Amino acid sequence: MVEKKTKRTKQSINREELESRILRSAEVLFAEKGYSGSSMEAIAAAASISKQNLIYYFANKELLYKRVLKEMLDIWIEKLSFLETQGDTPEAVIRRYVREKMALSRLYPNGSKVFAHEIISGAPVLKEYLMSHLKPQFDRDVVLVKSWINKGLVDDIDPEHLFFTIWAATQTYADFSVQMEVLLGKKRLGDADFERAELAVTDFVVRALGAKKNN
Amino acid sequence: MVEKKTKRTKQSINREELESRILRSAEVLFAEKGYSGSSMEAIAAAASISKQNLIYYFANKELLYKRVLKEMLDIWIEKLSFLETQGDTPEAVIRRYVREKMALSRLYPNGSKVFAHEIISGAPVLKEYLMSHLKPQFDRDVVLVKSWINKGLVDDIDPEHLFFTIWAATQTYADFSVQMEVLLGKKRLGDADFERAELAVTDFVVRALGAKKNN
DNA sequence: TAATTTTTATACCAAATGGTAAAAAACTTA
DNA sequence: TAAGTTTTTTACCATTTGGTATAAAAATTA
Repeated sequence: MVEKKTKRTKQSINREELESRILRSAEVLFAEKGYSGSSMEAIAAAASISKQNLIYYFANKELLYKRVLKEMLDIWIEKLSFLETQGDTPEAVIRRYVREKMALSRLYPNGSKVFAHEIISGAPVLKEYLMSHLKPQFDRDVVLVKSWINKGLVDDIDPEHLFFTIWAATQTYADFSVQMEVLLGKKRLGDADFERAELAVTDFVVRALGAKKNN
Repeated sequence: MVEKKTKRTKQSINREELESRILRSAEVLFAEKGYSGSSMEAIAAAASISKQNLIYYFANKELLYKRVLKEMLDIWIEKLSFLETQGDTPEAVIRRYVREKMALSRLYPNGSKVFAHEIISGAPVLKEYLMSHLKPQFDRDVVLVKSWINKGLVDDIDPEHLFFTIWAATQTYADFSVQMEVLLGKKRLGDADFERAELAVTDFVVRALGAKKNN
């Protein structure tokens, strides 16, 4: 029981492959039906395996749910901690921030929806994680915006609520996509819609900031 | 079987009272646990009646769910069809619109959450309603904003995405309140928070519009 | 007061669900 | 190829859940 190094055998490759297939299937179902509305059997069927085999990979539903959430959050934490990019103008930083956040809505609509369901439900699973991981980053980012204000680089806006607005305005393109499809009279939001959305939201935010063009 | 007019007897009064107590209880549970996560027994318990008695008032769960949704939407449709208030400056109209929408988040957080769950889940119940009721109003409001743009009253922004942003930025104070509580380090969002939020969001939008002060 | 209607409680049930137990099958490695 | 390990399948089960059937109790009306 020493050299148990995880060799990339045929099995372990399949395992990884199957695991992520399960996670993606679960993500879709949790997004559409919520936690309670997604049965293990349905998730298994979506991944084309038996329920018992699913349980072999993920011992119980809660574990599976937490994995789906954690996967999504890890991506977010990674992608959204770049407000610290020093040296750029506030406008450049904000534009990049909005672009990144919008890309997450486009690339991970299901993960975004699972996250939304979770938060709306009171974040029973994620509350701790938000406190320990998101809040520190949030506080830092707020300080940065405040420093912009103090230096006169942007107008005297409300930093906390600026972030709430940015998050909401970008997140909505994942969560409420169905509503938009109905209102825009489209079957699906396409790349063009997301580009227009990104442009619109970015401009709103930049204009709201009153960011000075000359750094 | 003729004079079956609904007299306001002691019973019918109780009936109304109990019905709305049930609806409020259901709303809370649907908001927190989603449709599948809310059992009829739990809803009954929350309303302090027996499950069988609940079923006497609402024959099945889907009906109850639809009633909760419809209640919320009727309020929205009513409150959010005032972009037509002619004669006011765009800024005044927008400020009032944002204020009203924000008030809905403050006054009906649970209904808002149930609505959000429903939309995120693909609006299986509400899709038709959105098409028949929300889209016409949306189209009218977009036309109004476009007329503002043509008259040079506001900058050349993207009307559709303007509304998406306003809705998202206001709705988020109901749906994602838990996240904000964590980030702001508060147990509960209070009136003061909502006032600050309303101010911030209104200003963002007005500044984004570039609304001319002089009509 | 008697008849009728409305409300509440008791008993019950079929289907679905999360999960266990155990063994067969497939794969890896010595 | 044989032993050991990992993966998959089959069988099963206790609990929960939405809902039915039925009748007792309470209120209203004739």
